[in-house]
Amino acid sequence: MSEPIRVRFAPSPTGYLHIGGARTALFNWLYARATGGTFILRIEDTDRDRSTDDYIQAILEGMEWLGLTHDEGPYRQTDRMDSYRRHLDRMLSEGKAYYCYCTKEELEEKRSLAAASKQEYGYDGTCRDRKNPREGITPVIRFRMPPGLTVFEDLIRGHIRFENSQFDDFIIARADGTPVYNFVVVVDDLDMGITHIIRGDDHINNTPKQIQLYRALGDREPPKFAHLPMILGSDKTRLSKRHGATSVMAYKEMGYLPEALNNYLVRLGWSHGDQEVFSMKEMIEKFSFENIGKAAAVFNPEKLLWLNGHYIRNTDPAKLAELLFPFLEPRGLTAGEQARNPAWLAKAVATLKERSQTLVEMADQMRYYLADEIDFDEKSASKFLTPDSVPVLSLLRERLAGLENFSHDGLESLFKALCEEKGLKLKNLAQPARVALTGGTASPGIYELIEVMGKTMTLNRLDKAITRLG
RNA sequence: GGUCCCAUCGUCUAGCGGUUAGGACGUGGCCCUCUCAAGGCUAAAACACGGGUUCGAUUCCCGUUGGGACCA
Repeated sequence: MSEPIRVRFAPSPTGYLHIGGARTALFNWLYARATGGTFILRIEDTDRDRSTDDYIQAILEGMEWLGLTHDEGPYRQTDRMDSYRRHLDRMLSEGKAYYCYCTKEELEEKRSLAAASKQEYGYDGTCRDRKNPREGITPVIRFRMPPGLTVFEDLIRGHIRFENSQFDDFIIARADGTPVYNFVVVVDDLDMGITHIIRGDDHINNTPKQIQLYRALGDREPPKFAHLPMILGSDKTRLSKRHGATSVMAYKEMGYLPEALNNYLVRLGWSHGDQEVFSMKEMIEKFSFENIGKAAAVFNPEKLLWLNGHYIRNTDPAKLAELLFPFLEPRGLTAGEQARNPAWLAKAVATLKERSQTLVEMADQMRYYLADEIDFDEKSASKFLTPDSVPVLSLLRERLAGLENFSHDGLESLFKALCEEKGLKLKNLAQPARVALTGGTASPGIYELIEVMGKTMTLNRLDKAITRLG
């Protein structure tokens, strides 16, 4: 076959790992895993003012949480200045780049002149063939843009062509010697042997410049490009904080599972027939560029929430219990013995996972299993904890006190028998009991609820409710 | 402003010349039911517009409109 595939994810550490970055990372990762290729992480930290080590840490953390493991790196651009310098020197000596001594003021003047006569402004090539330096000016380095057309075959969009004349001899290194983004990227991709560049389509317009640089620098063909559609907010503008949480780790904190986020993200732009749910393994197996759409996608939090609920329902209770624990702590629910008993916790989780869309929701519901005191929901209490419910609850309390086997089936027969005896409908017994036990009207089935709660707490709660009614 | 990209239900999408335009989220209704969920069934909901090409266009081509991105 052909050469081994090498892809990269190249975030700049000027912020947390966000939704858009995560999807780009995911697609790169999928392609690497699907082809047995190498997934490289590269930190684009040349913007020293805005880049921080904390953000690098945050990005690493986000990717780890999502399970997007890299095979090489993280490389840092700030460690690679020597290579940039070398390539710059070589281009200079080969005449592919040249020093430009035009001052900011001169350029500015030409620009405003052009603007005044409504002309397009592009660098006019004043220094293109300059032989001698100008005194007292530190030059920038410009790329000698060849004439003609730059054409490439995007793996997602097909043929894309640009007229080179629209790009002037753009600057590749500033007067202070620092290389410019488009140059650095190309050197990196070249040095790292990147074969496929999978990135957001906001980079399409950078591509022709990069291809030209690649040709000037490299002795091999430029990589293949695949430009992913953007992710937009609900108002169809670029996704930002205004649209809600955009940081990947914020989703972790809101009780989302990484599988759910990955699944949601992969379906933003990619599809496989009618299938909505994909395990990571399936994504890898089924991934291909042909099935990636071209149109930008709007981020839809509701669908992500649904998927998260789906994954919670389908995750093993013991595993969920483990994931849930950190959410219990800040709620002050981990003091008792039960919270620290994995078997019990798993049982409780099993009763809750059908009705929780996030771990946060689940943790909130755990309150009635774990808290010493429960608060009564005003409406629920006034509807079901009425004076006429006192005899019913008292009777229930009495019977439960005499029951030894607090199992689902045992409880069911007890409730059924009690209803029959008193001519009660089950709901007239279960609802008051539910409010007494949980404080509200929504909970797991009454038998599972009581089974998990256990005898002591159940009787306690009933007592309190009865006392409360006087 | 220039260049590039894009366009199927509100949203994510299937569709790759002939379909009652399919699925999913969300929304409404019904069923199940001790509550809430989950689940099942069901309803409403889309091919931006105008020209071509073709026996036939959602699908191919060209415009228009609209959106987005990059550069200035």
